[in-house]
Amino acid sequence: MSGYLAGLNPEQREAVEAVDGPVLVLSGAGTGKTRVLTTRFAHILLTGRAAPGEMLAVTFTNKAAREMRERVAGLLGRPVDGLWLGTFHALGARMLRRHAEAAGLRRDFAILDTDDQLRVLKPVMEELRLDPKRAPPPAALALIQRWKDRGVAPDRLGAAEQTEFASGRMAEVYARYQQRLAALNAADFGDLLLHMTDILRREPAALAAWQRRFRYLLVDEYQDTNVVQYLFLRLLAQAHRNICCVGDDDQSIYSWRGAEVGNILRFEQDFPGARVIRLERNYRSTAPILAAAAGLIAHNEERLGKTLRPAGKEGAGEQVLVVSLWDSDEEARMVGERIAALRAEGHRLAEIAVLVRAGFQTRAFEERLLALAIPYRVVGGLRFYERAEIRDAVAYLRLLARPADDLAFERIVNVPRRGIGEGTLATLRQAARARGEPLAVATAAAIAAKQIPPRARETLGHWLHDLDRWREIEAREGPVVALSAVLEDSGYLEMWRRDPSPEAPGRVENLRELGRALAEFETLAAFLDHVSLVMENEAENGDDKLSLMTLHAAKGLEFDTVFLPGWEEGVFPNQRALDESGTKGLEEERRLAYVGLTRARTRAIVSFALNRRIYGNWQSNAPSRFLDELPADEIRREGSSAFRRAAARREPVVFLDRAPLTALRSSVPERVAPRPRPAEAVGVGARVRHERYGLGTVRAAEAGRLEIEFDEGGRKRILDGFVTPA
DNA sequence: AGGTTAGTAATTTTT
DNA sequence: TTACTAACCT
Repeated sequence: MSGYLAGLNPEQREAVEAVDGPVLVLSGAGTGKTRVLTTRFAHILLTGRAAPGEMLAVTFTNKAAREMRERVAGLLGRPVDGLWLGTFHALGARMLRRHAEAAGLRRDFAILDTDDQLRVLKPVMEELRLDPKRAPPPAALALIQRWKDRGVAPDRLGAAEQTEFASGRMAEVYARYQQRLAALNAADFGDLLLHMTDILRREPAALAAWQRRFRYLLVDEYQDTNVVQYLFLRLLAQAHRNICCVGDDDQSIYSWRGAEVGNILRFEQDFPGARVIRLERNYRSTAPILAAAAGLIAHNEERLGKTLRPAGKEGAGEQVLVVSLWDSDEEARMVGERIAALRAEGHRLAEIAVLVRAGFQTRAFEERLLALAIPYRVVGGLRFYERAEIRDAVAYLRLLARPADDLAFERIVNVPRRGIGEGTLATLRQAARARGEPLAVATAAAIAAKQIPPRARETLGHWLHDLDRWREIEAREGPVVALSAVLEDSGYLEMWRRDPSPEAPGRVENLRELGRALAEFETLAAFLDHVSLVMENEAENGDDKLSLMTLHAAKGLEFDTVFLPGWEEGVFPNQRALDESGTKGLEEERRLAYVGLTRARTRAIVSFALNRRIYGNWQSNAPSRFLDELPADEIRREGSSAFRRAAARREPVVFLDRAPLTALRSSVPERVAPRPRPAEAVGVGARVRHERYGLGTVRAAEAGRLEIEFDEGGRKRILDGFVTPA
């Protein structure tokens, strides 16, 4: 048999060779999922079942797509051309460009990021006279995105979708937002698949053509698919049914982004006769870590069921360490010291990670690491293309490529400062709207007609002239030369060079990096798509640095040593997740804990602090219930001396014996009471208590936001997680 | 137009 | 605590 199948275990091999018909591969953490995926891909090509262009392979991240592409090329011994391999969004965009007219767009439609989306949505909501305080545009955008995730276009908004939010006018907001997007020849991320799925549903010819093309479908991280993605896949698969989905229901942690665990749970019903293959041999972690993770996740009800087993020698490895700390400062110190000790023993920092529930928790660790001179990197902050300077530069390029791109125009018309204020801009918008022309055209007209102040007339006149000149440069000498001309002549680069802030030099460097990235592309249009859909974070340099990141950001990664701090009720599981989503929320939090533990190869150090400083004030928390769910045999407990002293004053030393850690709950004065309260319980008229404002009556409630009239006077808008029933 | 200050709210974020 | 905004002054 072919060499590429040789190193696979029986289940992996089964997953590779089960080529025809629907297949669900349940692959636990560290069970060789990527290997199976890529080998299967290569297997289909090598056995001549399909040509490269006849397979559709979908991932969620560009990183995963790139890895798959490289490894398939490795297996085949040559780079493969013509693959339809990429993220849902990139593939959706690629397909949609061929059907743009059917979606009411032109082929060169722009793909919008969040900034642009808000730039479109805000005026829509203003026009409808919606109070941005009561109905914040970002919240409205989130609602629209959830609809899009579920495949609900404005014309499919049923009565069931009614929401109190924005005085019940969200349907109108959504419809107008979509109209504006069409008018701007733009699609947001959600549209890429929404439009494409709509087209596949509406146009049998298009559907048949795509079905004929894609003979085999391969889907990564299936547990994270949302409804549109599911519909998209099902439409494409329904003719030949050669669909293979790989995923792990225990690692579904993105429900708040529209992911439906239900998709993977329902697979066998959706695709009758499906084969389900479980990959349970774990090649990553030691036996105690796996046993701890397995014991924890076993507390979830909603799962297909699967138990990780160590692939190698049984029983080897250290227990998971659970450390009790008195407060969050002490926790940061403990983590810092242990990292320093590991480093002194010769462990590489790049093999150590600190994984937290929420971004704000990283700060305490950063301070300690700085003090200890331990190099670290916070993973998952702003992505490269989200940086202001990159967005600005890209907006210039967009305006060169598409003179009618009003969103780009608005972003940079006054960057660097050209003395164009809200007043002038309002005049221009109005002129553009009245004439039905793009802002750039309307601006030229407004200058000629002297509708704007002399000063603005002059600078804008020059600017428009410059834009034309840059376009000529682009046509003559290519995008790279044009970009440097733009950045120099517009004064944009000079603006950052003169900026005294410490991050300014980095921004200049980022712009240089943008130039290097641009050089890789033939056309500006190709580059612009790349920027919106594919552009990566700064190249991860090979420096030996500790990683600091959220649990979400850690999915898919692995480290020798993993620190898991902040296992406290309210923090992890996160209170808001519990309040908003009840048991489902708790189960997702538990999956997050499972993801965290399974990142560790040889060492996992879980910790909790009884007192934590959050937003400047101290709060006492009970140890996380997840601690009690770790099988006692697989963990070893330790307490700091400060903890021991403090705990001893209240109760016998709890942490040394096997009493549940949560026994501490009764021993700690709980300033913040646990809130096992379903969100619906707080309705209009309910009496509630707020930590700061005291008692009050709920006057309005929508989407988890309450408007409360407090007895002490004043109406305030409060998130429902911040009040308790009175 | 643009900078300054006071008030307010506070997960997770693959594209 | 910080970060963001909206109102307010120059």
